[in-house]
Amino acid sequence: MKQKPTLKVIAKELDVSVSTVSKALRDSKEIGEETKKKVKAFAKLYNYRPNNIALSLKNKKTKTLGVIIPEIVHHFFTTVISGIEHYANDKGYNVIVGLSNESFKKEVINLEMLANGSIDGFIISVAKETLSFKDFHHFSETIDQGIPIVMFDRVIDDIECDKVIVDDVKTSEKAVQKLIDGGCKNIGIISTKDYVNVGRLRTEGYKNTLNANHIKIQNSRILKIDDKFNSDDNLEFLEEQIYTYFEENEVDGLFTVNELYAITAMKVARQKGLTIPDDLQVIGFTDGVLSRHAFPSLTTISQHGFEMGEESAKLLIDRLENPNEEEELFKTIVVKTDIIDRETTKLRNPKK
Amino acid sequence: MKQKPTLKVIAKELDVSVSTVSKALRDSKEIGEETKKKVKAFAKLYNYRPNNIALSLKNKKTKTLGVIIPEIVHHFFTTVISGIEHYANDKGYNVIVGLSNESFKKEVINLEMLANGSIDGFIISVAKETLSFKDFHHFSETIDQGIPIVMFDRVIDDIECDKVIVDDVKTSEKAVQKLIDGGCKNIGIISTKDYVNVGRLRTEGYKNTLNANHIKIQNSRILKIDDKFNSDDNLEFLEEQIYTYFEENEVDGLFTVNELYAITAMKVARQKGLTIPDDLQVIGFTDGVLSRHAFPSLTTISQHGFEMGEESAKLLIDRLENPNEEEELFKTIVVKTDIIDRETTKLRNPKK
DNA sequence: TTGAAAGCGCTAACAG
DNA sequence: CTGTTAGCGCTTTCAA
Repeated sequence: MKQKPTLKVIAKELDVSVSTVSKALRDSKEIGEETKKKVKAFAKLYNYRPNNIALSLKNKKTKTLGVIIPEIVHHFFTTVISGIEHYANDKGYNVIVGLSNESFKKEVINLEMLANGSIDGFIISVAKETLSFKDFHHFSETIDQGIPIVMFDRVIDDIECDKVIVDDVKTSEKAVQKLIDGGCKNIGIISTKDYVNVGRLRTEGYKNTLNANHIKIQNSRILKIDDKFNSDDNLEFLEEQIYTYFEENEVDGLFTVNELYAITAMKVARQKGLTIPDDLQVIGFTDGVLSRHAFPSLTTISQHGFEMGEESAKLLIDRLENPNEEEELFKTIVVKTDIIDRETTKLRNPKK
Repeated sequence: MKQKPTLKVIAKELDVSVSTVSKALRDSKEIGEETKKKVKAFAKLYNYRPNNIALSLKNKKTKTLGVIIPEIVHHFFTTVISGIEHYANDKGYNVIVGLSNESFKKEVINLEMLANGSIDGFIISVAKETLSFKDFHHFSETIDQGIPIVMFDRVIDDIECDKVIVDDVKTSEKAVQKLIDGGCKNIGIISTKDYVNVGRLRTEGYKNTLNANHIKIQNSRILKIDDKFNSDDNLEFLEEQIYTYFEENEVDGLFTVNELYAITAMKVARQKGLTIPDDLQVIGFTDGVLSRHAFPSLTTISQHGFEMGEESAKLLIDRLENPNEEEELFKTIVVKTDIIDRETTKLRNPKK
């Protein structure tokens, strides 16, 4: 077992001082060519690499970002992580991932664990439980300690920090309008409880569009799914709620707040004998693997998670590397969305 | 902005020495009750938390694990990460994630970036490119430096380290046998090129079972998908290869090495007018979201990724915390698999 | 051109 | 019971 060499051993080996070695390796002009060459050769031979931890301690920065997300077995979040990694690695940063599992407590623990010097800044999408508790002290305290936070997707209006979002309202308006234009008369929405900001905003877009088209809003057509926190058997629970919804509503167009709700609704609808898209057209927010491979394939809204990740990392790293500049001027970046047209909105016999 | 307090400032504030503070906080019996109380109160008030980096430097361990995987937008890998996080957090470890994107070079860079003190050990699933190059020097060098590695799923026989795998051969045998028992006469397999060990082993299982059942192996029925590395438009390329396969083969049972191949094959088969499962039964290795929500839902083999993650983390942490014990006795843990019965193997009119 | 010394934040052996 | 000192690996004045 070959121990990693340190400056100290190189110095001793070459019979020079530690600081000489350090300077030689950083090509300081204080050091003579001869010595430089000698030191560098030796370092290469023994494959010297400076110890990151020592550097971190010295420089008071770790060159690593902490990413805290609710879940990782989730297409959207993984694309975001990819984007973060991509940008961060490019800039020489590492990323530590922490999972909150939608739990407030785990979110706090993760934050505290990493805020003790392990990372330079956070990229966070807030846990549902935190949103419902409305307890955000851990975020403000972290920021207060001088550790910057970037929030994406599930953000908190009251916390002053950089944010990366999509225009949930406008995007939903586009989607619902598309259903109307496709000939749907009775359009429903499957959303989340209102404390999840994206759910609330998407529902708002839905209502706006109905209003704009002079269609009366029927509250029974707005289903707000009640998620259990930290529970794995949400799926059946979800199906039940949607089943009941279809019992009580006759819709020919459905907008959902994520692809899972859409896919599940399609399954339930099929059980009830509806044909998609002829009897029921569907659009889901958030493009993932499910949508592309579903049958029929699902029309969705792409949030461009990879880009959101890149933008988040960029915001954070910019702030870390230019601490004085633009202080207190927090940015909110709105990433554009696209409707990805697939089969669930492709009528074989267009009504118009 | 409240700066994080250090031992030093607490010491100065309370007019005692740094080591007194340090000891008081760790409840050393060397320190008088009075002082302890005073120090602790002060520390709580100012929300003192020891600096992780300083501790890491001192202790020569970081309490963080480096996980390097080919891809993160991938159900199996994310379940594994969940499992790793779960076990690691429980033991007070953090997790840094690095992505190789199936690229040899990125894998090496990631390894080197983290091996300079940032992490205590690695959990790795090897990139396809690395497997095809057969260049494993980065792994052996890392191990040589005293940094333990645990490999999972895509492991390398020649590297001596702890491993977590499933019994690919036996499991595939079970799956193919199930197809035979279900009445399939012409069974094909869609696998990967042989340098991907799991692909090779699963193909081996396929062949074994045909042999055991005295069915002649037809090479044309063995499709070995040619993945492009680092390419996002693999999907079309995949469809093409499968399309050609179906042109040249008439199969009524199909075993695939992952769920994407299965789903894609189902799509192509449908285009060719085949009904599933009546004309074609399908089983895919690796259970993910796609399988559950596909139509018809796909019978798969669950590798229990979460468990694999937990086991990997356990192996690694055990080795880190008991460095002398059981030295050089590397373990290979075989995680059990299950066939998850769904619709693609459920004949409406069983042939037998 | 090189080296000694201090310091990043913390712990621990040793002295007082 | 408390403080001094040294050291983890590195950089960076400042002095030689």
